[in-house]
Amino acid sequence: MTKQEHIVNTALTLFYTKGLHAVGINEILAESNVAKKTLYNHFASKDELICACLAKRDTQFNSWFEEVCNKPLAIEVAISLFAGLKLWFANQVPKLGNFNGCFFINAAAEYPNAQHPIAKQCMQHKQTILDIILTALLATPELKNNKVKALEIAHTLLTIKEGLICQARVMHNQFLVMPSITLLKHITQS
Amino acid sequence: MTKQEHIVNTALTLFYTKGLHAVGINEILAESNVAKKTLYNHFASKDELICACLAKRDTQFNSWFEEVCNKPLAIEVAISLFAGLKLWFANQVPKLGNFNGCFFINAAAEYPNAQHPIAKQCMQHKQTILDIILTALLATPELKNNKVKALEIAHTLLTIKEGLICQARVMHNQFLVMPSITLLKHITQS
DNA sequence: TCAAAAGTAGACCGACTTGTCTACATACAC
DNA sequence: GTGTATGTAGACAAGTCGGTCTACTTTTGA
Repeated sequence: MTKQEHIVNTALTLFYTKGLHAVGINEILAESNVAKKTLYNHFASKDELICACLAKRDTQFNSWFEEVCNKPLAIEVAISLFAGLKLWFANQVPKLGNFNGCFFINAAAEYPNAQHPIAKQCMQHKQTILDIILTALLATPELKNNKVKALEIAHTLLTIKEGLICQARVMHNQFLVMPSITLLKHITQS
Repeated sequence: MTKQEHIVNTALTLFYTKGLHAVGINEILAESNVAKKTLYNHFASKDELICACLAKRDTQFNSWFEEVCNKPLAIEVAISLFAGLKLWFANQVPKLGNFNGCFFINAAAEYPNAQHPIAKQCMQHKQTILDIILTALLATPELKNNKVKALEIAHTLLTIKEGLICQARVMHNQFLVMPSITLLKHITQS
């Protein structure tokens, strides 16, 4: 693992756990046992390091999410999606780390300006997540010829996913009610 | 308006617009034209001021939300809820200010520790919101004798509400797709 | 009328912030 | 072997942070 990767890994864990503004450069240096000069050799600023962390998380999360969504039938995509989320909330997906909400929603909350590179990267991530769901749905026999319907279903699933993540985060996993199979069947039926 | 109310109003606007860590005491003082001593006469610390802002937002938001949910039929509760959200997102609800996501979700993102007073207040708000939806549903003739079903519907509506708010916030109101009437009918039917 | 309460202005404190820079050590390619 | 790149350690700059405090002014109520 290169120094650069090591720094990003450490920073990502700290940022995701404690928040962007709450973690200072010095804390990242102490945790990663790296000299300040080294960090600033690889990243021009804290913002740039944050962007690298967002990019890393994007790759990490999407890879897991694609696996979860890769099911042959639309209803199975939906069921697998929420089963996957439930595992994530319960810290049973090692590659995603300890659940602390959506890193991108959290980051966007700290950077409200839509023009900021961090905010843009958060938008991009959400767009990608929608695409992953949509692609999975379009690969099913029942939806491959109905792009409009598939997009509508993808949006609904995405909205529920985001809602559950927020609730799990704010309520610290208490009182979380997952959508019923009945509801998912209705959503995914053509 | 007392000095205390004036400080809370100014601070709430700044905190909601820019984030909790991003706004310093000095910015609040400059914006409100109040002396530092006066602020610290009314609030022991920044955290205490933040808590006062959360409390104010809670009152403000709940009053609007109760109005929105106060409909005679379950399907109307659902339709009114999402129509209300759409207005909020479009900055057409003056008493809620310019839309910048859910203040409590944003705040919780900056204070990950569940034991922190700020995090607790965010949890409490979400609990209250669920109660408001549930109460509205239980007041309808079709659900007043079915608490279990009403609670399930309330949870589903709440999840979708949270999801939409997050999407609207992160995507800055682009590509937002509201749930269809068909879906809402299915969710609210007994 | 006059004292107490509540306000203003802003200097000041110590700790912390991001980021730069110097001085030195290590590792590796030619 | 030697030069270049990359690393370490950490002092330092310049500014911000939350919070305290003094000195003075205004408001208010008995």
